[in-house]
Amino acid sequence: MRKPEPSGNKNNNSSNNKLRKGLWSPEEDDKLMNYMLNNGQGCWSDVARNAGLQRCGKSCRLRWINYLRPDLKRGAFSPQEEELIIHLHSLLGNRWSQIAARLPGRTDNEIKNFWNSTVKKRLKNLSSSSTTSPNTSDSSFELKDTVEARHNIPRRQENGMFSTSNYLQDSSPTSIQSNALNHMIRPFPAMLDHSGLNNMFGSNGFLNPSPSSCNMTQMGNNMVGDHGLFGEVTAVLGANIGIEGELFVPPLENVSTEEISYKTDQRALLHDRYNMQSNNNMSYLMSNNLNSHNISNTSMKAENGDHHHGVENYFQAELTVGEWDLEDLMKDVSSSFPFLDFQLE
DNA sequence: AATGACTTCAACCGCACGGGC
DNA sequence: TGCCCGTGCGGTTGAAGTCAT
Repeated sequence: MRKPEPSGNKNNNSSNNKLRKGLWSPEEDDKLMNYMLNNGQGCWSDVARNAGLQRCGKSCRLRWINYLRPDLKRGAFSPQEEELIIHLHSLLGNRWSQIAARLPGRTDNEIKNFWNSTVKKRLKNLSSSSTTSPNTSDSSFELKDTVEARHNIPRRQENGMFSTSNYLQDSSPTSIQSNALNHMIRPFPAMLDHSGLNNMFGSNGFLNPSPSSCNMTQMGNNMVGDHGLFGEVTAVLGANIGIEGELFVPPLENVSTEEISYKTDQRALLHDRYNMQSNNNMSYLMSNNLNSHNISNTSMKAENGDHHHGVENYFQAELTVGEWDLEDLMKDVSSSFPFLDFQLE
């Protein structure tokens, strides 16, 4: 958190044009919230100016997206969300915005922080416990009980590759990481026996648990597809992540046709909706209509066509993923992880 | 109670990208 | 074509909170 500017600067518009930095005051929040509710999102620098805020547009955008948005779900991550994050991270890497797009009400910043604090810490604990207890068959080993352990399969990177250093990114690959990975992949001892860690998690492969959709060219020659292990991986992951249909990953959808208004009374509606959802996250995630984003279903209509575009754009931006790699990846995933109900357009 | 270490998370920074001119 | 501007993203920072001693 940044130290707020001295409050004396706050309203001293005429004599001090310096933009404020640091924590937002409740007054600033009110100004931004009121402006956004009444005018919707436009050019952020205009928002900052017109709302009477001595902030840069970027800061306003961040504040709105990460804190003031009415559809934000506050509070701790549910185990289901945690599981989903870990799984998605194993697929997408540090693409926080894309992960966030699949976790309604959560922001990329929130997920990023969660990952960097909670999940990384657990992985570190995991690796340190592994150094003190080299016998991985030790019954005290708790990996099987941790959600991250269930999902830390090698993940594809932007270039379609993965490396061991992705799990603990704060340092170059070390024995710690190797130890952690050793734990993560314990379900596949045969794979290690035959190929070794480096071969399995080499720099030019993506572990695809489905033999049928396995692109051996892409995977490169370090993979061990000929050991019949993909089926085993599928079985293990299937058993741990859940049976088919248990885990639903919200699809990204373009809701550009929706008419949305954020008038105050409707905010309450949104809050109710999201409160309901947070009470039953899993059923929410499993809902076929994760078109809970489809807010038009709540009969919300824009009162002013000029006003709704900003919010609409926001939803559209949040929900739409047009990136070829992600779509390909998700298609790949949907075929490779049949127990995940990916619903891609 | 004091204090130092550790954790959390809001906010900033720099970069990349795309659109408009 | 190149420049400018707005936006979005991911990495990083650092104050506040919490925990351990």
